[in-house]
Amino acid sequence: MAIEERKLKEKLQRYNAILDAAEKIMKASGVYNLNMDLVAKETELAKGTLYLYFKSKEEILAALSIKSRNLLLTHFEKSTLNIDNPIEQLKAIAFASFNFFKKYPFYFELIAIYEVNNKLEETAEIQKSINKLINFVNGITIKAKEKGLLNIDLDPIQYTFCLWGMLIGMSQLVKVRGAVMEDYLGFTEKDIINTFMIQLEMGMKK
Amino acid sequence: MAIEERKLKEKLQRYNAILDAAEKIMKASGVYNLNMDLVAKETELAKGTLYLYFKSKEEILAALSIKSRNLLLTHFEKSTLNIDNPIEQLKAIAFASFNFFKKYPFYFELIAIYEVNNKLEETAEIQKSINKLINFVNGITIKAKEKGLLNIDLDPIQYTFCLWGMLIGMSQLVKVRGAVMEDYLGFTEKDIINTFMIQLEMGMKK
Amino acid sequence: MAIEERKLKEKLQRYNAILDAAEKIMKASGVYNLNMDLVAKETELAKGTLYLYFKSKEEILAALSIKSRNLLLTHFEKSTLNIDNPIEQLKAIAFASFNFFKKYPFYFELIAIYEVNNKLEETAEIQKSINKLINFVNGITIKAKEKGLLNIDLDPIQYTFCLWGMLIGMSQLVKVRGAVMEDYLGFTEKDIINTFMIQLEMGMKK
Amino acid sequence: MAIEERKLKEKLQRYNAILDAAEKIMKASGVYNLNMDLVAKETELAKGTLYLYFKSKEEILAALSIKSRNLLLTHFEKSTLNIDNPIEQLKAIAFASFNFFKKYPFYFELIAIYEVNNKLEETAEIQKSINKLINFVNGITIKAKEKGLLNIDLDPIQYTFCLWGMLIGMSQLVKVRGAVMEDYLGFTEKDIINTFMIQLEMGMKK
DNA sequence: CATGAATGAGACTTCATTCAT
DNA sequence: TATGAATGAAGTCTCATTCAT
Repeated sequence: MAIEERKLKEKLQRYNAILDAAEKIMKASGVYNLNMDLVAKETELAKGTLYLYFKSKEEILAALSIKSRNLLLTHFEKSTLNIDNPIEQLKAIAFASFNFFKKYPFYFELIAIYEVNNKLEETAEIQKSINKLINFVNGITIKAKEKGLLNIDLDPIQYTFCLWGMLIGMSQLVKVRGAVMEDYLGFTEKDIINTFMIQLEMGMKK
Repeated sequence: MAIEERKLKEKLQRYNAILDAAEKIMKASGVYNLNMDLVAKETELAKGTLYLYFKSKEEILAALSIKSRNLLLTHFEKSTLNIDNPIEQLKAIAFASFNFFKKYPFYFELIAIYEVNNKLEETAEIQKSINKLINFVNGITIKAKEKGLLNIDLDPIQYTFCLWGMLIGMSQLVKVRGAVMEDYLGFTEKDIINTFMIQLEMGMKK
Repeated sequence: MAIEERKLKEKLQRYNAILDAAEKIMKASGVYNLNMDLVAKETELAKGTLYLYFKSKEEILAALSIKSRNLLLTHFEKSTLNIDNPIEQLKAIAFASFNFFKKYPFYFELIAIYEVNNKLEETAEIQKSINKLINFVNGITIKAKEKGLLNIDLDPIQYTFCLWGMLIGMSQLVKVRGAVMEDYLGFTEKDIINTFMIQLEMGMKK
Repeated sequence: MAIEERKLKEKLQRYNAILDAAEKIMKASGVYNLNMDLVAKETELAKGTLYLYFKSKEEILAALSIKSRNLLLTHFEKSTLNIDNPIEQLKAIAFASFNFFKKYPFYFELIAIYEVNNKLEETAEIQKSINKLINFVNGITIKAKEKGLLNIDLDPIQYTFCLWGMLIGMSQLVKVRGAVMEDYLGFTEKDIINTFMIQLEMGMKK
């Protein structure tokens, strides 16, 4: 079955090549400027071939969005690795978010787009990737609760969602209004993130 | 000058008719599906006529977005009217946001779109409407600080922006994930808003 | 009848104001960018009013074109005033053309457009203004012939037309290719005009 | 590779079909009335398909303009083939121009449009086609100079440009004023061309 | 006479998707 | 599987001219 294996491998390579191309294009010209002609040119595949690997343009977006979330998850994991205190872990996650979104604005867009634009259909797979993120964070929140470190009035799963919502919101704020804040209001991205972190810590602690 | 007056009035009516039509269309098929043909059909005006009132499609969006922000501002104002304590006022504003966005999801989208999509140009007028909102909230935050009610580590203007970011983020969360939460996780929008409010209050207080 | 007189005068003033406005606009943004909205704004008249003075946009163009030709005619007249020899007069006319077109590129365009674009209808009045020019030149050509100064094989009226054709062609050449000639070929507008004049003189003399 | 070959051939055929259609349309309704809807209808292709072959409407115009110039060049070449004397060759070229422009008034328009309308961008390829024409003529002018047949005061390259300018101007004249001359002035196109040729010969000879 | 709001036919271009080979 | 030519609906915007007041 070596032949089949090789074929499978080749298929996977193509699949990834398409994703890479789409990513490269979007990084260069923005998420909204992706189009299938560009992907075809970049991959040196025929346009029709793209549709053998992805049912639609939207599916490419979805795949990249999932990839982004998985990447974010690994960042979350790394950031909490050497920390014991769940509260500190949650704070580390918040920091990791901001760093991630600052470092990879493009991945942020791909994650946020599904939190915003309800024109895009959320498939089961996207849901799954979201859930993985939420579950990871929620595991920590639950631990915090169990250890009595979390404000007693906060329900873990609900708080986890709050955290996610706040992080997305704050990241957008920094992204869209960051320049204005620095230019006209005299404080930096770091400052506002710091301010947010203070209120976050105060808000979650017992 | 009765004639001139009447003409002016008629012009304003047309202007509003166009906005109303655009609003109706977007409510029905989403903010991203607005197009000038539809507006023309809905208003029963010629396409060219639309361009006498708005220089571009984007200008229609901008006008509605400003309208939305102004409306939100009046909700903020009303919600704080009979409250003395600035902290309670800030909480009232948070509640007002959620209510507003629940009641007018469409207006929320029109506000949020400029906080998200950096393809849309922000004109001076849009900026102004944003500033009006921010300034209103900031006035209260400052008062809270002056009265020693705000956490001493929080800078008022920075905290105001944080609040705005969190509110937008939480509103999106509720909007996009509300159904999932209710269907699969066993808590309601109200619950999560409540959870958020708890952490908010704890986070901002001294 | 003082009232009627004044009204007539006012009408003429409006008529000229429209032409002036059109001229100003075209000078600023090119012959092809004239549009009635711009003219209305510049004259501070209503768009409908323009149509009381000119049947169409094309008629404005025609009027200005006639004006241009009349102006060119006066330049021809002046240039020949103090010259006796008809041959020298014809040369003076050629020089006057180049100078005029260099000084008023806009008027040149308005004249040339009717020599080129057969989409534009030539009214009787335009014809008349052309004829005035041709006749003026032709008068000189005839004199040259009578005095035995013109090449015997050249028919005056035919030669006059040739002259007109060559002058328009050479002016266009200088206008369109002038920059290229100076930048890449090492000779100036003056040079090529000079070369043309040499061949012109040799070609017409006995 | 027969398949690839055939495909290439078909592509070329489509390309030419589009050009032919554009040509037909322009012949019928004028150069300025070309539009993509008409081309689509005439070729029985979808509008989008046209854009697979030409990036824009202007590119169709450019392609036809180049084609016209190349065709004119072959006429120049043929017309000089059996002539030794460079002066006679230049005269032959002038005649060839008039014949060509009489025979293909449409091609003339496509050439002249770039000599007149500075709204159209001249691409490198258009420049090249112009240069080919100029160079061909200039080669002969130089030869004439070398053989001492050209008026000693005329610089070859400058004279070549003059010739081009005069020919375009005269062709326009004949085209636009031809009818008038025949109807009211009692001489024919041939007559005036003849007159021009006389002055041309006299003007260039030593 | 004057107004200026309204018209609506165009015009160009883009792009996700299909399908015959 | 792979190709890539073809599709055609969709979309934004312009502007000369008209006409009711």
